[in-house]
Amino acid sequence: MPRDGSSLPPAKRAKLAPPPRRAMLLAPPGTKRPPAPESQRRSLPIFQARGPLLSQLRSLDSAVLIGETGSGKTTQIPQYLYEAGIGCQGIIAVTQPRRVAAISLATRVSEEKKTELGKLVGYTVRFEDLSSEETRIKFLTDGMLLREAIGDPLLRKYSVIILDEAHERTIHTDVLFGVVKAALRKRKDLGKLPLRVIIMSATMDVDQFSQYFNGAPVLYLEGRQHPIQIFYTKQSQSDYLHAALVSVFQIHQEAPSSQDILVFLTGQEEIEAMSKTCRDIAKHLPDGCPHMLVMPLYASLPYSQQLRVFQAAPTGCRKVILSTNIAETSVTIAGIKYVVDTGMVKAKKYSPESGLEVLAVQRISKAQGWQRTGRAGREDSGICYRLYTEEEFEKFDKMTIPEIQRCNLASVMLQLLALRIPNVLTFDFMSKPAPDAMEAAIEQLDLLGAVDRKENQLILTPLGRKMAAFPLEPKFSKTILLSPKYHCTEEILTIVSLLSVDSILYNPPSRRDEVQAVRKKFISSEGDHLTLLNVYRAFRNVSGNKEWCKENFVNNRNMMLALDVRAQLRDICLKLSVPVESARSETGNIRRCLAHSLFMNAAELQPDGTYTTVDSHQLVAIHPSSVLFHCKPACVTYNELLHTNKCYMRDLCVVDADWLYDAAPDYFRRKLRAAKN
DNA sequence: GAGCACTGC
Repeated sequence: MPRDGSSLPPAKRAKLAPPPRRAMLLAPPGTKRPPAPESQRRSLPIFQARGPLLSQLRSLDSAVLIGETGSGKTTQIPQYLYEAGIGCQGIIAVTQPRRVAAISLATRVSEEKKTELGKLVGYTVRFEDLSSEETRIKFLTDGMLLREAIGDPLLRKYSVIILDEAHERTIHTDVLFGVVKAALRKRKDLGKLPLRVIIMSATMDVDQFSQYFNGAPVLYLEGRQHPIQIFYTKQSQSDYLHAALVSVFQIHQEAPSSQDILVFLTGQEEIEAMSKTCRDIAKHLPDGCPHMLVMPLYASLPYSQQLRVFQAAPTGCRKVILSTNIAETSVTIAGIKYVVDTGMVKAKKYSPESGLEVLAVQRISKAQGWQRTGRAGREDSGICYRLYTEEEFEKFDKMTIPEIQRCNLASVMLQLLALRIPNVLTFDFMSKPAPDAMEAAIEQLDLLGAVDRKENQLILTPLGRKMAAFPLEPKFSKTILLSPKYHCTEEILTIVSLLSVDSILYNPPSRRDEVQAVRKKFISSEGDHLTLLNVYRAFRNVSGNKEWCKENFVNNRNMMLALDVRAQLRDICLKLSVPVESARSETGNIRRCLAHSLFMNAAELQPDGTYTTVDSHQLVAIHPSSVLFHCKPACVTYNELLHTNKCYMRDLCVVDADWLYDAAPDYFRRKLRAAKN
């Protein structure tokens, strides 16, 4: 990917910028939300609609509510319902795709109600439950409500369920659509406390929601909106990075320095390279040009550096924020006047032929384009440069493909089975996943011993039911549940926790030699799983702190998260009466146990020194980040395959071929037969 | 001898 750009003087580059073409868009207003007393609540645009809205909602059991961010719908509707006594026999639930949103909304609404957070108004997210018997308005993550549904598919404690940010189509929200729809019908049939469902969305593409909920009426809310000018390029851009650079410096030379720029790029590496180029160019700008403060923004950036984007730049200095799609939804930055949209995003793609997931740079959808554009007009009118032509934009997909159609469904299928859905393959999804993908997931659950077929019906085995209790991929729940047999539950809990957060190993490329020297003491010849275990044990032995993490190139943030996860998994073990023992130095037992969950991810060394997978005889290689990179064990298991230049195995464990066979004799007998034919 | 976007239970 070409990313030069420092060689030409910016003045010349600016002339390359495409002549703009105009279009108009109405955008949502700002995010500044000071604690609002009653008068401020009344000044929200939604207040005008309160009466008609309530009289409609009173008579409906489901409704779709469309309103831009900033219309106040998420904070006000639950209060209106509560104040009007709608749904007063139960709890009003409001789901959010993100934890921070659930927490901050609950905080805000409890302030508006002048009550202590966790009383009348509360929230429930993973690791944190600030709700009580008194709670009547509860904000939760969509994943959390789904988890509650496993315990009670009718969601009986809720009288109203509001699924907010429905347009984002997270996998959890998509499953909830079906769960909530079924609960609504069943509660009606059984004559129980009626359930009301409200779908809230920002897009205008509402037919799908309305149709799915049996023609639920659609209510529209106005927002406070600022106009945004949109400029498309005149010609198609083959090099979006170059085009972005040109646009940034053109804006920089023309616009007042108080107006900040937000650029959407695809990933960490690209953003870091572009940051450097921008800083280099900015050093050599002519006199009289404002200063430029270039700030990268992506999720793996340490929080302290992420926070910098919220600080105002000094007078005479412009902020240029180079961001991934984290700034589309998760992070909202005040004061952005210009958005530069490359039209590209890095996202997971599922290729049905190979059945594999690939992370690739690709075109955004129209909906994503509008979302990015909207980031320019949150407080005042704004300007958006789209680095593609209007004709190209017209060819973008209308919506981003819902997550549920793009990923492995093993966890989803296990959850649906735990919800006692009669036939999971015909579950009433709003957007059905490919039948192949669903069957592959069932096949995986079958291999793990989680499902059984009874009179042509799929049901969970007792093992499968226990597996569903863990917030994990099924293969990892299985290892935990099997670990008592090998007396290594403590160790398996640690390994699974470390694997279910982003890497705890910090590898700054510029300090590679130092990293290698320090890491030596943790390395296990048995593979990456046991190496991770060694790091964790060392951390615990010295009652690890931030300092220790820094010295040992361990990511403190991720380590802390892993500790939370571990505590949660341990709790679940205790509730399920799983005995928690330590294998101490018996690492062979740990690897045997891991083999029971990773047997379908096994590879064998070939006579020519390459590896092929046992499952599909695909050529694979050991990823250079593995501690086994320079080794050639005869047989390994791996956590995942990573498709880049080659097909790499990541997170490897040395195993005996016999152990694999013991873990799934039927599976390997089938493989053997297939090989013979 | 390579390189992981973003969430969430």
